[in-house]
Amino acid sequence: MKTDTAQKEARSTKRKVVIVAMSGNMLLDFAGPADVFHQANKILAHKGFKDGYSVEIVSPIAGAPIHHATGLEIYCTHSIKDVKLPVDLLLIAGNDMQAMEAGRFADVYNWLRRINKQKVKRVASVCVGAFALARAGLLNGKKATTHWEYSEQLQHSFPLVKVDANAFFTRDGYIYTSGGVSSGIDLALGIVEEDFGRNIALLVARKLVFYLKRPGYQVQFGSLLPVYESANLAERLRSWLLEHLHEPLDVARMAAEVNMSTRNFSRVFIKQTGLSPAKFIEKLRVEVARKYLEETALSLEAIAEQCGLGGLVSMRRTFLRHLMITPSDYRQAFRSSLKDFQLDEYIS
DNA sequence: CTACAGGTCCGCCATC
DNA sequence: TCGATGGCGGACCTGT
Repeated sequence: MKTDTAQKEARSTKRKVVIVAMSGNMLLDFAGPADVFHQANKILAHKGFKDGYSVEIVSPIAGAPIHHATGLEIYCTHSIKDVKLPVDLLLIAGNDMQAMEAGRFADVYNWLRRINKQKVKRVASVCVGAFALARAGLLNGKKATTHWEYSEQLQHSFPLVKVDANAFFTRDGYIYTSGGVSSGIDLALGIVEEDFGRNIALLVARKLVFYLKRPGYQVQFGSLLPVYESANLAERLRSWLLEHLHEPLDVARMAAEVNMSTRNFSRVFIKQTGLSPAKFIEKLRVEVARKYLEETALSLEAIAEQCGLGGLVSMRRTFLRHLMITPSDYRQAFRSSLKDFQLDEYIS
């Protein structure tokens, strides 16, 4: 009796993740995020966390298998009808746009439409799953990401308000949408980061071997984000900032760019983003430098120069302050995880 | 580690 | 009267 209660309590601390696997064209669509949460559980347990995720993959139709072109048939033990609320994260993994356009998932749309929104903390989609959310009316007024070409015809049947095709994933309020299949992993890592912090998310990313977590919402505005929902000034300045990142960017210059006084620019900017202009620029510089470190072989000095992070010493200090890791260690981490991948997955 | 210079942030008050 | 905006000055922060 006692142990039962204890077990129940242990269970109740888990964050319930329900993944709707709408089709099996790409297993990664639902398997990717599921693996992220499972790996997160292992790491969290190892680190002494008592909570984590309970993950349930459900099918749209009870008893119907999900087919994969390689001949794999996947049977989910539960379907959407069995989902018990509340749910911490409801993730719609869709990848068969033809079937969606042919109206094959009406049951899912209806179910989504009727679901008690008060009892779902976060709703997410991978790939064209965003269109399921749109069809169910969950994206009204929201910004969304999907890699699918958003034709006029689609706009009629799947009313998304604003598609951001440049981001791996986008968050707008409690709605999270991601681009192509692998972005589902980015999204899941973003959720883990949101729940348990960046370090845990990075550990999960490394556990998934070579996959180093990419900055989420907006490719280069990276993790500047809870922030991002109403950041109009930051939006307006986005491309200008990225073009001039290697130059001195003081408040007066940014204010002049949008024809505002420095005082007012600063005040409005903080109100919209939660960050002062200087702090925002610094974070942006770090995000862009991270990308260079991950994706190029440029010298640290050249990266520091390009990103306006002063010199090597200055960049090192800034990295330590933001990421608690030096630029060279950061690059090393990326390289060594590639090495681990080859050793673990191929040689053994 | 310290001193210094320059930049940033923010409260306060005036103006629109 | 109220909210948005702008100027000023001082405390604080950061890089050299």
